[in-house]
Amino acid sequence: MDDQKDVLVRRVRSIATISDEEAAAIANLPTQVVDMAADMDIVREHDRPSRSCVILEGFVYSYKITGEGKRQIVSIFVAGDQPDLQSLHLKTMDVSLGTMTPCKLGFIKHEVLEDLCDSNPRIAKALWRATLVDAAVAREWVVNTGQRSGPGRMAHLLCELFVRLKAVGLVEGMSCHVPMTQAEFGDALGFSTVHVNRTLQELRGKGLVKLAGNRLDVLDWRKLAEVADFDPTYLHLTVEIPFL
Amino acid sequence: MDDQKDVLVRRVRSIATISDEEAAAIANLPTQVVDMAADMDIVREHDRPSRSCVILEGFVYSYKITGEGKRQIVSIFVAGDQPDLQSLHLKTMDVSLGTMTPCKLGFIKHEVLEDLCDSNPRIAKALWRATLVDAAVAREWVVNTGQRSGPGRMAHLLCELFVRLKAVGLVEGMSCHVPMTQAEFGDALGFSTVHVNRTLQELRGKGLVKLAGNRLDVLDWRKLAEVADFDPTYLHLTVEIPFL
DNA sequence: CGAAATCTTGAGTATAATCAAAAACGGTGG
DNA sequence: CCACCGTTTTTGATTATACTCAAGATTTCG
Repeated sequence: MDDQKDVLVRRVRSIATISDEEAAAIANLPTQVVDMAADMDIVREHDRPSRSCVILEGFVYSYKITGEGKRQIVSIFVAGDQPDLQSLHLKTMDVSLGTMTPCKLGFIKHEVLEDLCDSNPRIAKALWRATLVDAAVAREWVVNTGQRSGPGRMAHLLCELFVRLKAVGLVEGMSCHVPMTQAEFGDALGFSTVHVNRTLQELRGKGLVKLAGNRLDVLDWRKLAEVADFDPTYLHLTVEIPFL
Repeated sequence: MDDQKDVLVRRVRSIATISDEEAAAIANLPTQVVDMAADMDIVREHDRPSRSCVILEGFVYSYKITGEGKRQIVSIFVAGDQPDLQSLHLKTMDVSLGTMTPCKLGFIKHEVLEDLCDSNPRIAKALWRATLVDAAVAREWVVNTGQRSGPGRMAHLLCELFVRLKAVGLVEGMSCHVPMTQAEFGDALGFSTVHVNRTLQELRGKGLVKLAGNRLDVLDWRKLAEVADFDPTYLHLTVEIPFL
């Protein structure tokens, strides 16, 4: 059980400074651990959930379907993230949440989280901070989608994923597991699948990354970050990332 | 003084339920009221402000400049909004904040806000909630920029502004003051100025809106909302909007 | 009234979408 | 281990959307 929650504590610690006791309080919350298959909805837009989840293993994304049936992936969540923590205070979901891969999720009741926040203002702040970081990421996605060129957009998303995975210990060397199809990249970036493919070829051709078989290898971080116009400030990390 | 803060209380009440005492506590916070000219920066990316502001009058936007010198407007803020409330817990600004019009701003020290939150968990929740609504808006902007067609994107932004202004009492009839140039609309939507112009002509041509001289008239809300694919859930309003 | 800003128009170009089909890959069962 | 199926990736050709550049009209404000 503690092993599983490690990743939550690691994530909270990557964006906030908390004591060992506070970490323990978080790790010891009563949690229902659930395994889910890939491509399942965890919650849907307009639902009113009474609990939030922590990702213990796997990849999750939030998305919306527009009136014309197009899907926009709004955020990508990795181990340690709490993709619907917002529902603690915004009772109605404004996005849907789906699993990208098979996942192990820990569900925590809102009442439990509320009690924890009331009794420990420092933890409340850390959780608030976590939702603020999610907001900052969403803002950066607006910039990405609105202003950056094709290759820049793609590169920026790769940089972000790479740094966030590094922050929770999911990068080995300069390589990590990224289980996204090109169609999913497209829905995250506002690209067609075809355009994702061609953009990736461009990044590959320049020797910046290798992306195949769900594995991302960063071959030239410096140049990739330059193409991406990547400034990690918006991730508000409190841990050092060596290559940054 | 109380008159000026009314708008903050009205805004908090538009997205959260608070008692009269709590409203009074918010309205009575020590605040430094400052008048600013249009087109000035309030804070800049990478700054570490020690206070947050409330907009008492005027329009404010947050923005980032990319490496290629393009500006993306990330959010638009109106009277009652607290555009940099996030800086209470995310010490380094990840966006810049500028005035779109001459503004009257109320600055509140972070220590004051922190004390208020510590002593009154319900107010803390209301403020947390306010930042969560900002996040929800940013997510919707990702959807807008990523998936919607030109006219849809434009229409969606107009719908959002109209509803948010209505929620704080700044709509008379079906008309409101929207002091944005077409260039600013472009930077908010990821459009060129020329494209904003042509898209607006299309919406005008269909008899949906009139937008001239900083005044927005909604001529056919139903059709506008349909073109926009507008679902106000993401604004998480706790007040009724008549035409919705 | 005049200067500056903003809006509008036109023409040409670039980026990215769409459509369609072929190649490669991954997992499964025989 | 290999043949097969569905998924994913890749390619090509065409089309559409939106950008750029440039100039003219209009509005705003001092």
